[in-house]
Amino acid sequence: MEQAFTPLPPVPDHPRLEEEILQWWEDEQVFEQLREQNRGGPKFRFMDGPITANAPAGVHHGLGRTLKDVFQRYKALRGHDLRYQNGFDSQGLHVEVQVEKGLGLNSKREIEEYGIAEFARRCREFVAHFAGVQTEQSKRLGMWMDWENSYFTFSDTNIEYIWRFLKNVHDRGWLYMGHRSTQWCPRCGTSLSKHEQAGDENYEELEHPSLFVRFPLVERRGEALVVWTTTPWTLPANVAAAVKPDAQYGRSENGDWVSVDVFPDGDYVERLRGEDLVGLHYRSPFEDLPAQQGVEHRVIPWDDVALDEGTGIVHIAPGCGAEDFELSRLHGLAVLTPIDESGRFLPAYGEYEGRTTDAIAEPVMEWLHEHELLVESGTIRHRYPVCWRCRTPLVFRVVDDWFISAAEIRQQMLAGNDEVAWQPPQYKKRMDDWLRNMSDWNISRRRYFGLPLPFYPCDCGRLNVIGSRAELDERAVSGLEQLEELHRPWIDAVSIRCEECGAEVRRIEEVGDAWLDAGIVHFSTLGWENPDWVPEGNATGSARGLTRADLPDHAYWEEWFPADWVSENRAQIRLWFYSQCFMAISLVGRQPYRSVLTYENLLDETGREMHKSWGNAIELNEALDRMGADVMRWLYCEQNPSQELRFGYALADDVKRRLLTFWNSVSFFLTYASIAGFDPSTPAGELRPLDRWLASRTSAFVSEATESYERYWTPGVVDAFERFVDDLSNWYIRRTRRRFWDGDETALRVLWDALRTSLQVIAPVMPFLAEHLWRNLVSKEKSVFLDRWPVAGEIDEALNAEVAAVRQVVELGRQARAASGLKLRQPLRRVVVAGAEGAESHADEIAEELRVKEVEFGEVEASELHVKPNLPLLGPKLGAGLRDVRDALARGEFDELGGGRFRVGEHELAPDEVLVERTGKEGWAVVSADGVTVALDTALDPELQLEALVLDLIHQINAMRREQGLELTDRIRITLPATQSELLQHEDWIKQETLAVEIETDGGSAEPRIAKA
RNA sequence: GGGCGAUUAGCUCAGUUGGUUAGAGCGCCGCUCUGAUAAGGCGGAGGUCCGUGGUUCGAAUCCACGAUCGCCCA
Repeated sequence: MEQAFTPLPPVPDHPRLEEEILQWWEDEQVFEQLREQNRGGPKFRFMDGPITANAPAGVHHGLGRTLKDVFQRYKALRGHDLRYQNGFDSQGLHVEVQVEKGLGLNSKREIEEYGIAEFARRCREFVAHFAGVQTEQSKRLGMWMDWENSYFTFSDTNIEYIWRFLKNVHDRGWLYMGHRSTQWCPRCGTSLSKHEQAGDENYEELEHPSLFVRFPLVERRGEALVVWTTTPWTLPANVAAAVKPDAQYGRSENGDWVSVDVFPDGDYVERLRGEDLVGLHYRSPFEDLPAQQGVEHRVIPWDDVALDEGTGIVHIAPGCGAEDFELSRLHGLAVLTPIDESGRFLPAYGEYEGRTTDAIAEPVMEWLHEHELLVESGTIRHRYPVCWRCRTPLVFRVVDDWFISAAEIRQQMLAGNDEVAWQPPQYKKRMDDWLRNMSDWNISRRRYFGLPLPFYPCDCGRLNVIGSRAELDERAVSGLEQLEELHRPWIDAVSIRCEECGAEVRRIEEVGDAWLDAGIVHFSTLGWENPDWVPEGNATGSARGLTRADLPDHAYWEEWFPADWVSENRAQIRLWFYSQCFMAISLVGRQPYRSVLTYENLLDETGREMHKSWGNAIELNEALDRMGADVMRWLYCEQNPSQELRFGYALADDVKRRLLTFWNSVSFFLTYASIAGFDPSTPAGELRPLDRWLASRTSAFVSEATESYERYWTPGVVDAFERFVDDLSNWYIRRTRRRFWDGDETALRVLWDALRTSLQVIAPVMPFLAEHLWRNLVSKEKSVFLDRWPVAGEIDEALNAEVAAVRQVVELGRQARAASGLKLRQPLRRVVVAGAEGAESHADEIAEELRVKEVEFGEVEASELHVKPNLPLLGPKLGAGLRDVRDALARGEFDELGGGRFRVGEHELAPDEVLVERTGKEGWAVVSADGVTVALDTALDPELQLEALVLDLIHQINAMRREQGLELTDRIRITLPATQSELLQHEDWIKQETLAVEIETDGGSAEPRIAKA
């Protein structure tokens, strides 16, 4: 025997036992042992989507990290070989913005004054710090990863692989510089791509001015178009006014033109169609500004002019709006770009120069007012886009940006997605939608600490794209000597020779979209096309000293690509899922993953978003301390991932209560195994039906849980476990209690097997509690995670059905007792059961559960007979005739033919075609459901009444034992009042149930007394 | 405007291929067991399964239309 069993405390202290298990895992190198054990096993290829190392992980990260860990642990238990590489997203805007905040810097100018080199160093330190914090948090949550070998997206290796990708797309002609109207953050000084900016959370309800402005017409003196705008700062860049060609416009007596559809009640002296206004010229309010010189202002047609707001005439400033910019291409309009990177007006805008877009709203209005061009002004609240990182309201700017064309790859990406198994399945369509609608990928950002785009445009027209560090070294003219790593400012100092004309050229200043960094990791971490394995080959550049991750060779990539599984939040569809597919399909024409688990966001327990300012946010560390990792994991796993997940302490208490049932089951076992000196290595004796049932029920649980794990469906695992625990605790253990009191080795053995198996199956979800109980139950030395996944044994369906029938009979019997007011402590003479044939071999159990002397199976003779059609059988057989049969049966219009057969009209119904229930028997309590009838004989006689008194006494004495704090094994003496002497007819029974060695009567007291023997 | 999803008890949610009286947990009320006891069990109240039509012998489930909410896109 490996160990002695010792009882458990009444409730688990989750955080404490988790700390102990973490320590034990570390001391025993359990994770390392597991990896060693599975080395060479079938591979499970998981690719970790990098977590942004810019803050401590939150409880929402806990969800994703838990799901990743659950399935990695499951696959490892099944003997799979895994890589366990964690990833950190470590450069780009989301890092820069936090560092900028921390340094108290407020603009790009201030960053440049601070020094880009020093800024880059601070960014790297910042990432190193939070990568450390997140690592510790993840460990505490129970996540098993190869923490020493995490990948960092800011490594030179990662950057080089992206360079290679960029060169590849350039060679295919997909790379171009575009002039685009793009959403621009004036604070960050950079444009934002659509996939960064998409999402409701990136809009805020803001108040802006609302102006109605006159554009006086040139060809029609004294008349003017009236336009509406909420962005007065765009008026100095106005070049056109758009009307809807087929809409009606009307002129008021004062000469103002507006849409008749928008203002149907207007008093119009003249009406024209929009197309009749097209081509007219007007005087733009700010046409005297230097920037406006030579610009022709005219009316253009536009079908999309809105007629539900504004005036039906739209002011067009192609440099300040996406649609405006498109129209400028269509109609050859001038494009005026009034603001610089930080949103300040350029010199050609006269008095507005140097001022922000907000700051000129007031002067613009004043100017319009003075010149009688302002018809009306007010304010409007509307949803307006804000920067996803710093919440600054965005503006539109026309800028040069770098793009990768999506045209050629779209179909391939759609075809690739077609092969992927999405869980939940509907997200596959979401991905399809995104791919069908995606525009070209805007990859450039005007920032500092990010992927340096390796683009060296030459005046000769040639765009030089560098594809690797080696190529850079080869073509560099100068600056190599100070190139510490592939980041600004060092990379900016390197100039190369143009491959076309030989001129010295410099890199553009832009850095890359962070999703390039994350999308490339299927290549950069697995050594794609790398000839030789490079030890610590991913610990390069900024990542040096933070990881020891190797750069494997190409053979390794062949083995580990593509991923079998990836899992991230639903929002990643337009982000990481997108970028990794784009890059993998570009480079190798293959989908980078075979299956996906995606999940919704996390809310507080009342269904509100968590916000620090609302006071309902929960810190990950606080949750770990207060509820414990297993309880958190349970909360994450029990809920449907396609719905927003609720998280909070009240929900956690509920989980704790449910886990306690399982804890109590183990605790119960340990108590009696300890008393009995049970040795699990002794083979089980002859199994009773209930023992066989538990084995069969356990097998069913293994099979259900395995099926759910295989389809990445944690709610199914949790549900299967909770149903199993209910059966285990509330049927097997309760029904078998007496055998444990007697130290029955077979019962102990059977229960031990079931507990052991269920611990393994649930271990991926709650690793700490499972390990803790496993160490108490199975082995102090060998972890539950080092054991093999249990094979589901035979499932005895017939036996399971029998026990289900028994439980139904018992349930109905209890209802009958409740209905007749006969408590369970009152024994009864007889119960008659009809319609539950499967339960017949379990008559003893039914008798015990219902405390009746005799269980009889057969017809219940009752005054009322209810016959119902068995629909699944009769439906197809009778078709439309079913309705009549059903109604007739309900009215009692049928003849009983004997042998369970009935005649209804011309139909003769076989026994299996009907469900028969009986009620209302005199002197009996009868309850029916689902064709099963249980009739309880409610007649009492002196013998039964005496037995009830004995049971009351036993109950009373056992309560006294507890009150007096006696041990389970203590023997007692009982002194009964003389009035209860008749109970001594059952002296042996009482002794047995109360562990009494002696019972005496004495007239001196009114109540029984006990004393330790 | 297009797409995806949701709508079931006071709350949070299950509900397999259509089938008998639509379930669970929590909460509430009552009862009960007690050698798992800081637990456990049973019963009750509480449902126009979002609405309207349709298919069907039979619809929470399938179809159509509509409503509301969420998400994605335009």
